[in-house]
Amino acid sequence: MAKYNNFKKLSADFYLNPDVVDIARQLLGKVIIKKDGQTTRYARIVETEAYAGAEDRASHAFGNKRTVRTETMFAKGGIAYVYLCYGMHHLLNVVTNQKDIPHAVLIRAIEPLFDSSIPSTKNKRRTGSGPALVTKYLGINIKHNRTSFLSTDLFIADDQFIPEQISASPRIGVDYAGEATRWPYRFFITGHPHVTPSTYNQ
DNA sequence: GCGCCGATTTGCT
DNA sequence: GCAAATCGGCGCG
Repeated sequence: MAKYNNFKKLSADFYLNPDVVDIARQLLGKVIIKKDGQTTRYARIVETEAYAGAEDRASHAFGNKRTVRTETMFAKGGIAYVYLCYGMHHLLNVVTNQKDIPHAVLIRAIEPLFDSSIPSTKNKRRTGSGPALVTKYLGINIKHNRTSFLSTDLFIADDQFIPEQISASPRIGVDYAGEATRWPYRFFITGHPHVTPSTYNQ
């Protein structure tokens, strides 16, 4: 078990980068920390997708569409966009860029690093391997929508981990999005066992 | 190991 | 009415 005392919390500036695709790449290898009472969970981000707002047909906010759900993405970068997918799964996104620019990065897969309540030997391969499993593992739900990543109970940190190799591919489940369907906005740590299944793994 | 299907909110993609 | 940034259970063989 590695030590986790070298975390450096990502600052507000990180989330204001106007290049959401760049942020999606940079988030690979970073660590999400979630505190919930006595429990603290640490998970390394191994797969992300960029959603590039108004010009991206795959984004909920395509054409600057504002609804009760999408309004979160129009806030200033540095908060969580959590929404209910298929009526039952919560998905976690990182909102980026300035206010009124609806950029976001979907966290698609994580590798659990340490959980004080679960022996590491019981961390199955599938744990955190899929966007709905990410929120399930971290205990994130609709109540965390708009939570700041500068808070103490939910934040992202750099522990100097550098992914050996990164791959890109089209995003998953956005076949309706026309030209944007093919954009290589999905990023993952090449060959990482917690990336979503191998049919998607290239 | 595969493919089909149901669950169930949100916004008409 | 229906499809969606999904997952897990079931039947098959």
